[in-house]
Amino acid sequence: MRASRYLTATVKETPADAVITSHKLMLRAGLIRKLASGLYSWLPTGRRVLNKVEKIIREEMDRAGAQEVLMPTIQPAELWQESGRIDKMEGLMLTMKDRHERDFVYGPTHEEVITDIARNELTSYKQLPVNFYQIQTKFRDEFRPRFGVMRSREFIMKDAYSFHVDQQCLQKEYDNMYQAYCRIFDRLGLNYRAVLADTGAIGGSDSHEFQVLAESGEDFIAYSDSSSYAANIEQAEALMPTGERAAPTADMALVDTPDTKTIDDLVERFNIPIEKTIKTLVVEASEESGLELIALIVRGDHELNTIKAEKLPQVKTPLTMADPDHINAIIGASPGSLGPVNLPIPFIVDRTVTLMSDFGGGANIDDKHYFNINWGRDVELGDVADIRNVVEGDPSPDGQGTLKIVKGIEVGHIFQLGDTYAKALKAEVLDQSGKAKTMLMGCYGIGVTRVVAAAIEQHNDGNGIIWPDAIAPFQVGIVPLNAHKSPEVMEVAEKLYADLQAAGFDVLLDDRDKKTSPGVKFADMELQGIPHRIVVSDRGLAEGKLEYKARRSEEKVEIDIANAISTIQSALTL
RNA sequence: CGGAGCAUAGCGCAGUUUGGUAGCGCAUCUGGUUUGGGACCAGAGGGUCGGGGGUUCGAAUCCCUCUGCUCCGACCA
Repeated sequence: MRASRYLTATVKETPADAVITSHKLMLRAGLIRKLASGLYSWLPTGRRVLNKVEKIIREEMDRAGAQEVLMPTIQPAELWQESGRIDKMEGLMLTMKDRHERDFVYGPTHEEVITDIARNELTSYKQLPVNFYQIQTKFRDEFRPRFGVMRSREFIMKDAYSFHVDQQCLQKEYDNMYQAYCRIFDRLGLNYRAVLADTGAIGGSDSHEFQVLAESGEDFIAYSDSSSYAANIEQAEALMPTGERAAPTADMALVDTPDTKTIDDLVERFNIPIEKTIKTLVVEASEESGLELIALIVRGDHELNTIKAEKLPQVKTPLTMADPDHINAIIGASPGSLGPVNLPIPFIVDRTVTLMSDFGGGANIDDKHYFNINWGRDVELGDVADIRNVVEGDPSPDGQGTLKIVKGIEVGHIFQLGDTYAKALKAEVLDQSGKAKTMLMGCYGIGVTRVVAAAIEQHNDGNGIIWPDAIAPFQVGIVPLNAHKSPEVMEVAEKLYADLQAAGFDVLLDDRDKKTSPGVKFADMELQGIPHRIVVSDRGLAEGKLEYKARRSEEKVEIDIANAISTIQSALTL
């Protein structure tokens, strides 16, 4: 590509609404432009990167035996009623009517459609297993789109769905996809971890997320310092603490605590160690529990894990914090003064809390707390459950080592769906004995557009993006200096351009006119992250030399003109 | 959806408090000088001041209303 005929949409100033590095750089390097909240156009440079990411994904999916299909982005709402998922995904889905007033949705995912295909096309166990995938635009009406294409409303996803007669077969394909995903993310040059995950709205049992490690990530990953255990914090189990509860050392005391609404206040004003305090959170109870409200108790320095809490039968899904007025009406005290002693509603305590002694908590009387509360003596322990987020230093759930916590960007997610969708949509095949059998499904997603942002988060410096070779919009950039004065410079640059292309490389030749100073050309090459750069100059040609520089290195290397192609060949890691 | 804020040229902003004929930097175009790190000089083009309504002799500025966007909290690739 010649820069003179290419949209180099680079900008010096960062648009005001970008907050994370990848978003800023994608705008500055001219990859994307915003059309509306959560909607982005991909300019030529961005599209090139996207194409490379898609190519790698296609190659690895094909290699793993999956078959590419393409389903419509618009789906009849009927299908979603049939699967029963319309309520679960409501709000996240963009809905519309056609001229006949029929309801449609813009697909946020495609389990329903693929299952419809499967139930029509698959009739025999002999056709299984199969795995269908597509790379396609999805729309999810996110509550809060942010960080550019990292969390956009419209995005490109590779979604795959596999079908099986039995669990063993599903497990085998799940493992196969796990390996394929590792190959994909390895080739994309990402530093990632596969972690145990919650299945969320997609449903199913086993699930792994592929998380790119980055400070700007929105997920927290807990991993063991001495084993391969790694899980999303939503999922990581906080083990029952070992050891005995210490005996009480003091009588329970009712203390006046005016203006003390938070744990921090309590710790600061009364000089109590935070590990000797508890937080009592009141949430709405599930219908089947027959209760209105239920309290959840965690240690003062711990955080409630909403995913774990939602799984308790007594808790309403989705988890809803109780309204303060409602709390007051039933308990007679406000949030900030709640605790287990004399609590008129049932409560569930976190595992860690069971071992606490002589701790402080609300008295269920406004502006009063009890200090030196002890289980058994002052109040009976309620139900016990794991309802908190793990923290750094917790023992690893696999029994080996302790947990550390890092942030991650979820770029892939694989699920074993089981028969959830196949059952709802009656997707059956005949088994060996001629009996109808509901198929088992797996599903496997990769956020293609998000991968681009995640790659930039991991590969950048003060001058811009540093693309891994495999997904760079151009692998090599040629910068001719003072070409308008020296016909020889342009001649050599043109020949190099032709030769490199003939050798199979993506090359950007910066042949922009003399108004484009060397500084501008260098800055644009670096901002756009072109991984390999060759400078053609009078100065070098006088010695029969070119200059080579890798984007990720400081070092400039003089090379013989004849060695240019071999230099690039040996520098590229694909 | 709750809370906060913003909306003025392609981009980044000033001007709004105290109403008086819309400005700066970057970018763009023309001519010239320059050329190994985002050049310089001279000139030029480009704005329904987010939309609608109101107050006023006069509104970017004051009032009402609508829309869009961003940031902070409950969802996911």
